[in-house]
Amino acid sequence: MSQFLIDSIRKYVSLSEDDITLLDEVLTIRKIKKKQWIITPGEVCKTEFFVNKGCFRSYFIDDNGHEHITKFATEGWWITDISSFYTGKPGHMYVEALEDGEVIPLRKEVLDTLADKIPQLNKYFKLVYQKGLANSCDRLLRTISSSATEHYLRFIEEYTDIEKRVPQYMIASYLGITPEFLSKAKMKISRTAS
Amino acid sequence: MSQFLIDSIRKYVSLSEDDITLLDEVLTIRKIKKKQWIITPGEVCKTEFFVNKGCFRSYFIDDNGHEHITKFATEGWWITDISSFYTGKPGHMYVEALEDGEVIPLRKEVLDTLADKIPQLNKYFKLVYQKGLANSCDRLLRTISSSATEHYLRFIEEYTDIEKRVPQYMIASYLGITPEFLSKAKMKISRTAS
DNA sequence: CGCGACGTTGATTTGCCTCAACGATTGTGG
DNA sequence: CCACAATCGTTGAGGCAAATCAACGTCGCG
Repeated sequence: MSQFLIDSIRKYVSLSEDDITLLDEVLTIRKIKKKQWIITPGEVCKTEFFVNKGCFRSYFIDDNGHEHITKFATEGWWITDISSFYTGKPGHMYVEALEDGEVIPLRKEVLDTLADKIPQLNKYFKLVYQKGLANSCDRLLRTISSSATEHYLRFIEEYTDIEKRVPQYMIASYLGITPEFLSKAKMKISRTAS
Repeated sequence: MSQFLIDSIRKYVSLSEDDITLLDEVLTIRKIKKKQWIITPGEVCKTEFFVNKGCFRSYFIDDNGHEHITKFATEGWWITDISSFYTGKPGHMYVEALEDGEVIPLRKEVLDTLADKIPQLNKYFKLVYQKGLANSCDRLLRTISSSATEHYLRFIEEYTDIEKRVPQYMIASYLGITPEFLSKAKMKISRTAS
């Protein structure tokens, strides 16, 4: 059933056959249509979602009504409103499917009881969060220290797949710049490159 | 010995007396002088540091020679170059003491062998990283969506203690603005407040 | 075919930076 | 205990990166 997720866990920690049976009992795949939300603001977010197929984005809307994309997630990534998930307070984020896709939801309570039986899961999620934190720090570092153009060049280098899957104005939003400015920046880049 | 750290762990997970003995055998307190570095760039960072006393900052120097502070850590926080720690590649960060203080270093290999004996430690660090990630996402969100002035107001609201312990130009650096601009922003705030 | 979603281009504005000079405070050696 | 140098914050003039606003081109799709 959830073979892709199991393989993904096994890249980090070892699982026995019994562990896998336990996991398979609990995990289910949910199909999601393009433009459908799996997380919306205002409620406490109690679920982690594993992306089994498709491409998702998390974003929020600020006081001026502007959208800001904070993350893209494709096959093999976990996505949630981590801030709400951690604090237990109502969240501010939307998570939306950019294509028809599939997720494997994992509720907090389920994860907790599961982790009592399979301690390796704690190690796995420790590593998942560690990786997420490392990524987030790197991104903050780039946002603060480099110009929009440099930031964009780094992005397409690192996330070639995503750059091809999502419209340009969403990349602009992720980078924290306007679509108009990104367009102009790309023009300059292609001019200086030739 | 490392009572403060043990208490800090116990806030999240339960530990037996044996666990504590095991921990106490391994943990040592290291005194650090003001302005001393505990992490410097160029080397692979293999240690997490628990702040037992004092105040630390992590920062890096960009291609133009400008310093950027990425984090402050006071009593009870963990600090490291998480990116280097996770990837195993040489790091870019400095971590420096802002006052005379004490840290408890925890090397990666030590943590790994320790976690085999005390599985609860994986759960503890899972939560530490989860919290770190939630903070990092919140910060990114603010950096992207609000003006420097708003960002500053949020900062002093949330980190009252730090605001009093570190010079203003370091707060400016943390916020990603120049000391001059922060000074002007504060002037405007105090004018409009009265 | 016509409409909506997306990208481009140009004119204007603005938030923040840079550079430079000037107080205020602290601490340290003579 | 004073003098002098650091260290830190403030203030002002001028500049630039990126935002805003507005108009237009183009493609894919119902």
